[in-house]
This record gives sequence, C-alpha cells and structure tokens, in this order.
Amino acid sequence: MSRTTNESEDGVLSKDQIDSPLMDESNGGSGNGGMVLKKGPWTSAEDAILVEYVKKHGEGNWNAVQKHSGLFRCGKSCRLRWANHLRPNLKKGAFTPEEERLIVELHAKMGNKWARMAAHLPGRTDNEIKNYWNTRIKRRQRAGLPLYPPEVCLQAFQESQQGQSSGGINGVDRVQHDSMQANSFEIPDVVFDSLKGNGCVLPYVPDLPDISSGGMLMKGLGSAPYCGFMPPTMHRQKRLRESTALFSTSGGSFKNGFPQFDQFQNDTCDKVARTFGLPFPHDPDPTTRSPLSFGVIQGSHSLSNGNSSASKPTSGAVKLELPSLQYPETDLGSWSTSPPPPLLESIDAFIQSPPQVGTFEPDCTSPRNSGLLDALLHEAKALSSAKNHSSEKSSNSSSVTPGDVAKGSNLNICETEWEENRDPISPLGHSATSLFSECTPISASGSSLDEPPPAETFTGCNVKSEPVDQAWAPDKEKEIAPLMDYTRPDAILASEWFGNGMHESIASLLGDDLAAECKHLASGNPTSNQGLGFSSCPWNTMPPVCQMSAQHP
DNA sequence: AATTAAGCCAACCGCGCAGGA
DNA sequence: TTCCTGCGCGGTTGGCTTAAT
Repeated sequence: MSRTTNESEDGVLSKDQIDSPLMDESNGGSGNGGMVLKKGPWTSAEDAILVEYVKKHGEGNWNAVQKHSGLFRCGKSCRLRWANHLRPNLKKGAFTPEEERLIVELHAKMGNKWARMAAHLPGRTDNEIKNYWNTRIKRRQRAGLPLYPPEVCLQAFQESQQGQSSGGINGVDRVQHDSMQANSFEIPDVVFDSLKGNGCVLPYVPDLPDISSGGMLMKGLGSAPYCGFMPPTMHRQKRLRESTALFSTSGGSFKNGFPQFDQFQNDTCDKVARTFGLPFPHDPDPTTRSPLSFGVIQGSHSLSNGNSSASKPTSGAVKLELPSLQYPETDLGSWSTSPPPPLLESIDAFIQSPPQVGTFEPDCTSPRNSGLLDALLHEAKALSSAKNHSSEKSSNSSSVTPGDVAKGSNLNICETEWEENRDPISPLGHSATSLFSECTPISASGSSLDEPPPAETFTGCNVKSEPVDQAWAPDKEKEIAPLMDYTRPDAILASEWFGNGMHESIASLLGDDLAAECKHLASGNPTSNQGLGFSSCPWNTMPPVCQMSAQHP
C-alpha cells in the first residue's frame, strides 16, 4: 500500500534527498534548528526508524521524533506516517463489503468525520476512508447515483420519524449533545443499526425544509459534508467549526435550542435528504409520487437497472478494486433492489403529509448556520412571528398569478444565473444540477453528465403553472422538478414562513427597499403551502443572497 | 506501442483545539 | 489572560498506476 518511492533502503536520508526539492526548507526554521526537513514519500529506512522510535518511546510527542531519531521529518509527518501506515493492526487492502456499508452508514450519520468513522472501522485510517469516500462520490456522481443507498436513506428516514415523535429535535429543552461525540462516538461498533436507536439522523429529515431553507440559505451552498459537494470557496471544516462556534457561543443554544451537533446532523440530514431527492417532503403532485420518486429516483435509473453501487471492491483483493459500476450484482443489488416496502409506504405517507412549512416553529428555521442572511431572516422572523404567525398562513397561499407565469422567462434567466453562480457540485448543485446530470443518463439520448439539459427546462419555475417541456425526460422531470426546488434556498422565500409578514420584519432589518422586493417576490409566489417546489419568483433573489451568505465568514 | 485520461492513494497543508507556561 | 506548543482533523495536491483510445 504505502509506496516508498525515493526508496533508499540503506539510509535515512541521502544527500540527494536532503537537497532535493522535497525538503521542506520552509520548515527549517525555529523548531528544527535550521535543519531541513524531508518531504515526500517515505522510505523503508525511515519507516524502520520511526517504528523503532515508537516502540521505544510510544506514540505522541511527534516533534521529538525528529530530534531523537535522526529522521528528517516533521512531527506531523511522522505522526501521519505512523497512523496511516506503520502502526500495528492496520488493515490493508480493499474495503470489504461490510466495511463499505459501514462507511456509508457512518457517513450518512457523521458526515465527513473521517477520524470518527475510522474509530468504527478497526484497522482503517481516516485517510483511507476519506479517500475511499471521495472516490466513491466521484463514481456515484458520474454514474448519476445517489450517494446513499436507499436502505440507508430509509433507515435514516425511519429513524427520523421515530426521533421526531419521541422527543422532537427541535425541542428547546433538548439536551445539547456535546457535539457529535455524544451520539456518534459512543455508538457501538455497529454502526448503522445503532444509528436507528439514537435518532441522530432522524431529526434531520423532518427538518429538511429547514435545511433547505435556513441551512442552505444561510450557508449558501455549503451544507453537505458532502464533501465533494462543497464549494471550493468555503471549506466545510471551516463552516462547521464556525457554525458550531456560533451555536455554542450563543448561550449554548440557539433560540430553538439546536444543539451543536445539529450542524453535524444537518450534514447528515442534508445528505440523506439529497439521497431522498432532498425535497422529498413535498411532492405537490401525488400523481408523480412513487416509490421511485423517493430517494432512489435520482439515481434510480442506475439503481433500478442494477447498475448502481458504490464501490464494491472485490473482497480481499488489494489492488483489484474496480469501479463500483463493475459490480452491479453485488453490493448494489442489495442497495438498490429492494427498499423495504413498508418504509416506502411510510415515506410516502410522509410525503403526502409533509410538515408544512408554515407549521414550522419559527425557531425551527432559525439559523443553524452562521450565514448573515440567515441571521437576518431569523431575526426578522422572530420579530414578526408574534403578530403574523396565526393570521397569515393562508394569505400567502395565493395561487399562481398570471404575472408569475409571465415572469417565467426572467425567472429562468435568473435560475440560469443561479446555476452559474453556484458550484455545480455543491449540495444545491446536487439538488438541481446534480439531478440534471443524474437524470440525464436515463432520459435519453444526447444528454450526458457533462451536458445537463438547459436549466430552463428544469427550473421548476413553471412546473406548476404550465407544463414543462415534456420533450425532456417527462416522467422523471415531473417527479424530480417539484422536489428539487424545495431544496433550493428560495424555497424558504416561497414558503408561508417567508410570506407571513416576513417582509415587514425584514423591512425593519433590511430597509424598505429590500423588504419591498422581498414582499414583491413573496406575493408573486405561485405556491405557498405545497408549492414549495415552485418557488420560482423568489428564486430571482437568491443568487446574490446565497453568494453573500456563502462568502460570509 | 504510444498517448491520454481516469483512478487511486500517500502525503502535505491549513486550521482549530487543548493544555501548559 | 495571553501566548506557545503539540496534536488532530479535514481538505487538497502530486504523482504513480491502470484503463482506454
């Protein structure tokens, strides 16, 4: 596994190596007494030295290694080498199917917490898992598959329902898990099964609207651990920490008492939601609803045709790991073939009776993230909730106005702009762009992952008000488009929540001009309760907003 | 056979946290 | 309280390997 190029079996460092560009001269300063540290691949000799050192002195105090062992490596490098390659009991080779499943489950639960995931996978390192996951994501994205197998989604969903009924994640009095540690680390080795019990994922699902609105709105594009879905401009790690800090510093509880781990869970939920098709809670058109429209659907073409699956490395084969798509019959089969019908039914029921956005406790939409806009909206919401909450739920459930349809083109333009302004692989990208790409393969002909259909045909702006272009993957589009929009940041604007006098509150915060704009947009919203998927009008405003929030530190 | 693209993985980098001085 | 150091984590990169053309 470990490549030891620059191998110099007989020595720690040759002069060439020391003089090589690999040597980190920048680190040769204070801590190293001007000594040049070597970079790059480790040699077996270095490994031996490090192993010997650890045997004598134990792990830790890595900076001392270089001082006492003669290795020209920085402490970090030593630690990394030890942890990833030299320490005993490391398991080498391809991940077994069990491990893969575990990783998926853990990731669904933890997000990009590689070290924590590694704790559940004896012999595996965080780096290994991370690499595996990233590769898997790429594969699945390319293949148009959902990141999480339906089973995981369903489990998560089921968990969420249980959790919702049992305690309410949104409860103010909910105990603040000390970050994820409480739930993720203490989880027994077995992972996902235990996940069922801790309700850690569950909370998210019901909160999807919140996620899509508050979370995304605030965070901009960044919610997903996803890992690869994160906008390059904003590191998730950073965001997570920031948001966590935000939560923790605000008295340990957000107004609604979202625990710190909510952020973490948000990630999970986000992922689960995406896998679900994200917007799953709202499918305004029952006719389009089907098991396939849930979860599997986005990638379901693959799943259903047995082409899915995540990497299914050949068991025991170290270097024989092939792209997951080459193992359709194995793992994929289990993931894709048969989501438990009962679960689907429950999901279906959930879809039929999704939590109305308007019914959200105001605090449920409180900023889980540290986005500026989110904070503003939340504040505005808090200000307005008292006077507006009860009376205006229906007022904004206005139907589509002609003007809305007329706006279609503009909206589409804006949507296009939005598409252009976001990272194609961001969580939002997943909900929209990714959906495009994921659906295209099945749809037909000329489409490819690289060539998503024009946004205009898929924006959802007109989905409800007028038939979409049926020429393009009609069925799939019907299923997905409505769902998709729900995941968009603008959905919140389209919701009752936003419409319920929110503009008034916003006016106090943003000024009349902005508020007027918001009001205008909100009033033009063709959907209200159920039409979250068709938040076409507000959509216009979102790109700049999201950009702002995304840029917000 | 040569070239190119994609996959994969080890290692590096930056950041933040915790503990101690 | 502030600063420093050590450490760990997560994201990214560089380069090797393999597959495809």
